[in-house]
Amino acid sequence: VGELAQATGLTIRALHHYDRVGLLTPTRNAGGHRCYAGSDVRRLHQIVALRGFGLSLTEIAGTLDGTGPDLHDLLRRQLEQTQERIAAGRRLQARLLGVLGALGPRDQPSAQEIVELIEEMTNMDQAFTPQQLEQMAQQRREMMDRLTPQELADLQLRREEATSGLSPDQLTEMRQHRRRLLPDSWLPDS
Amino acid sequence: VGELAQATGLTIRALHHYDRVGLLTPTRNAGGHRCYAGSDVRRLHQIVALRGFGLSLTEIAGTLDGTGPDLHDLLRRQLEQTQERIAAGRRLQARLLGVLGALGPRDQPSAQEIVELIEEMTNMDQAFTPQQLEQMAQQRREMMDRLTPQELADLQLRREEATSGLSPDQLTEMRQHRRRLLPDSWLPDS
DNA sequence: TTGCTCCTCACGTCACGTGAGGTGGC
DNA sequence: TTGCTCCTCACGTCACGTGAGGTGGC
Repeated sequence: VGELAQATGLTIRALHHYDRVGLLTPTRNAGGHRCYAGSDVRRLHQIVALRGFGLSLTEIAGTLDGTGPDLHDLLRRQLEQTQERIAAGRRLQARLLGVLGALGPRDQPSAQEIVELIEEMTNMDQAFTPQQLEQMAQQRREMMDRLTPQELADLQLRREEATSGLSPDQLTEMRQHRRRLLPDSWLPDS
Repeated sequence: VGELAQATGLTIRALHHYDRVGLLTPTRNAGGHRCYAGSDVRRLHQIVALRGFGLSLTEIAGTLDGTGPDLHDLLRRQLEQTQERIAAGRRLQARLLGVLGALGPRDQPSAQEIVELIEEMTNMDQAFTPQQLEQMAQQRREMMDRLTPQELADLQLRREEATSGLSPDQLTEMRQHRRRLLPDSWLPDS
């Protein structure tokens, strides 16, 4: 019965799905329950293995039935797609570290301000221009000058809260990214 | 009209979709056509920017309308998910390089053989055991000994075909991976 | 009249998740 | 009778893609 097949880490619903799409059709007993024979279990293991390599259910069916395209080609395409996804993920990661890093030193920027920052980053999709950096630095200096000691302590507290959810690796990456994005004059300030 | 909005790189259908889900509802003219005012275009730019940061349409709507959760938190979660996806992609890439690398020296393995290899890799999800390595080496030696010079030339040709679709970087990574996976005795053979 | 863009349904995608409602053997 | 597992519909997910069939202004 399907409960034992669930030992493979799949849900019953997944097995129903494989049955419906014709990927794995076990026999039925008198009560209509699915009975997975040894050959079914072996096929299921192959399905799980191929699925773990990123193949779609259609590709898996074609491979196991010998009707699909060459598995070797399939795997090479998978490799290409995976590398593209990794690259895209890294670009997104860099942009996210960019905003989060730029957000760090400011006090509670409103969503509206963050959206504007993201818009600017998207529009020029480069680092900041010197003029913008100077403007940001100027605003920041003015803000810091106007803060009372109490407000400074609050800001430090909030900054710690903002980074407490991050792993050490994330923090390191964020700092490295900020270092690349911003000139040295910004770094030893805080 | 929507044609100008298509200058943002979106399809007309996407704008229809944003309209239907209430993310961006332009005014209509007498003929029922959508008319995007300046404010609509600005909002659309913000939508595109936030979408580029991995936010869902629901999250974008909540952010722009000020009703959603904190954008700062959203971006941190995005960062975590992105890093997880990158890590998962790298693991998949490593496994793909593993099979493709192991497949290299063999002549046209059938899909069935590749499936078995993938199954083994999945089952133990480690490198090969010494016994398996010895067995594979034995089979390989026997096979090479039985080949005629003509067959050897064919094999070399097929091997070149198999790798011709790969970039230099992919080849380098593949070789490095094979070096880590297999003992030295396998390397200078070919 | 001929093109062109625009419109509205409405189904399809991918691999299932999630109830809703019912059945057979302990 | 009470639980338990099993079953079959059938809709929902996410961001649109893709025809099908019709309309208004040049």
